[in-house]
Amino acid sequence: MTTRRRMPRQADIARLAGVSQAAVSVVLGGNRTVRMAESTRRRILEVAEELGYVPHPVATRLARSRSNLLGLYTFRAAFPTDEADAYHPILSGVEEEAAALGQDLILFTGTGGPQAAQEAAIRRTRMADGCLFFGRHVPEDPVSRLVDAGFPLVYIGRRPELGGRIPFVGADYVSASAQVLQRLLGLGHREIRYVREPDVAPSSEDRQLGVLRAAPRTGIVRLEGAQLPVATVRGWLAEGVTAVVVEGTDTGTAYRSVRAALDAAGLSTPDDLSLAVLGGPPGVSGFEVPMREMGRRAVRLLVDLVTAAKSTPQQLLRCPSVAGSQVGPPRSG
Amino acid sequence: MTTRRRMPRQADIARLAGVSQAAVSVVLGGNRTVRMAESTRRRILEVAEELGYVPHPVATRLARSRSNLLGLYTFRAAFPTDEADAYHPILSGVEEEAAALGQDLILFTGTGGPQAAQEAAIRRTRMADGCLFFGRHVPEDPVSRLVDAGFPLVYIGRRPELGGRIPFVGADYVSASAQVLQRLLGLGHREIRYVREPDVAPSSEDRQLGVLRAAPRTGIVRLEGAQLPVATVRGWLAEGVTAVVVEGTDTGTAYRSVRAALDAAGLSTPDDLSLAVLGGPPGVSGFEVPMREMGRRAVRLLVDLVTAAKSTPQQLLRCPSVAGSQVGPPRSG
DNA sequence: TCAATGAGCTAATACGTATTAGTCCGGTGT
DNA sequence: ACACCGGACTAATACGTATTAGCTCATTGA
Repeated sequence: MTTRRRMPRQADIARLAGVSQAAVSVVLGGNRTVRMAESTRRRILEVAEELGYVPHPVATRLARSRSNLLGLYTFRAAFPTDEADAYHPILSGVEEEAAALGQDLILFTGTGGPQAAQEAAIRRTRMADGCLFFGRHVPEDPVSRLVDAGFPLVYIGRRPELGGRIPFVGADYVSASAQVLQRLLGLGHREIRYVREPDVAPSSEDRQLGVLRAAPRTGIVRLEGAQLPVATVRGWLAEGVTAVVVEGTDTGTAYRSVRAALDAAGLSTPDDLSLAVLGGPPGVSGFEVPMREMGRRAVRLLVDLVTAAKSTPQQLLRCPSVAGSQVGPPRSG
Repeated sequence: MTTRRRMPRQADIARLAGVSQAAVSVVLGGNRTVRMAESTRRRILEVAEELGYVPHPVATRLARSRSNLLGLYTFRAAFPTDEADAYHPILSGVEEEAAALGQDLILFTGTGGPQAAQEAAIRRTRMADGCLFFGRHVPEDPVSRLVDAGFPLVYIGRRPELGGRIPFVGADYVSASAQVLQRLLGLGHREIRYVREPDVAPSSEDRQLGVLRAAPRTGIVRLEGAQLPVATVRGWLAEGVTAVVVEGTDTGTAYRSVRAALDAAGLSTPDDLSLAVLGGPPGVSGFEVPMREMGRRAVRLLVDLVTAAKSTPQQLLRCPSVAGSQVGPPRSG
């Protein structure tokens, strides 16, 4: 094996070209404010080429306080074992936009592990110029530390925590949900139920808010566990319910459990009941979450923050509505 | 917005604790070779805690020449738009093992782009302690530069290029393929065909080698385009062929085209013909490529290289064989 | 002839941490 | 009284690059 040679540095070039290290830095760094004779510039470039010089990214980063490295903190595996990964499109968008903006990505590992490992990973975050966060929770303590220190970070998903100081790119679930309900009302539905997941997260609250804003009389059904009892579905029919709206999440549990219960009750959509999902799989009636676009926008926002340190912006993206085939006029309508 | 405060550094702690920066480094770095009074140590730790000190990873890296950062160079998007990603298990294994070994990952973007962008990304590779490469091609020039400089890198997949100087973790396609053919011979098959993809890559050659080693009389069929003519399949029957072996790749094109042709010819497996895939989707007769394990092993090897700079090791992993249901005794056997 | 100018370059320093070779000091042994 | 030792710490330097202030020298203008 070839002996492990040291990579050449600017000082090596300087020696061979008979100039100072600073001169090398100026020329190779493309610094136009310092004037250099064309001959010197060429000599330096030649020697650099000859030695196969490549700037040491870490040193550059230390000197410049900029590395074109964005962190990615996922609170779980970025490449989960489970093939079907609902968040994949977000990451795909992140990667795409990062490439377009000339940024590389640091994937912090251990973000899905025990508390201590998570916090350690959050600290390492500072290795990058800024960091994308990505998950339902906000570990307030370490994150507020970062925010306080002015470290650029962007959450994917709306984050009201820390007094609204967290920059984020989220989806406008309120409007999108309201729109779905308006459509149902427009079709003549009056007795409607909204089935939501049991846990509390901004995204859940936003949907419910939108639902009630458009149709205040909607009955809220909170799922307990992964199963929806068939009795509940039968009850709906008895109460004259004609449409059901379901919270869509990454796992899609709510949607699946409702579908299962409907099937078990022998009901078909949209004939017996209209069914809409708030942020569901593509093609299903309701609306889609613009995941890919969220990823892209988050990267753009983060780069903005890194370069300009603007005041904390918080963006909500429109969710395109999906007609689908599971929504129709009410039965007795 | 909070004004952007500077993060505290060791010098700040030193001032407040009335010691030198070196003392702070010693205590916080857990350096046990330099003795420190217990009282001093505690004072430093207290001040550090109070200021919320977090070591600056870039500076640490520069000083230590070690950052616990591994590069990941994919020659394509790491999060491809296409949901069905055959390489996903490899990346999953990489992430898992990296987490276990306390390594973060740098995803170099633009690796799927134009030549120039690719080479630039290869250069940036040096930002990490070492780098995983991952793809069918080897851009010899930039890669040999890295190898020559002693930069630790590991390819995923066997790489005979550069005079065998590239460390890699591959799969032992030769043995696995031979084993599949032996099984067929054992069942009584004598007239066998091997359908391979048109391009040349070590992984293709290895399979063919294994096939011919076990059953030298096997006929080689090289796919042209994505379709296998039904006539070819009919021809096999006429020639007394009883088993077909297909090269399995990430895209699975060969397998699908053979299946399509068999279906079109109205043939069923294994009644009319036995069908084995060399590295196919899970459950199909033939063998599986231990993708996840390859990812894990590659990380381990890379970390070994980073820490010890051993001589270039090249590992081949066993491919577990899969019985499946598409292989049986020959029809007239 | 001398100050002013500007081109072309370098010395010095910063970035934040790790490490090595000491220094200083009080105690011990003779 | 002096060498010696070990404990506790620090000064200095390295890591590799970027930046800024300032130096030198030749040319220009009066």
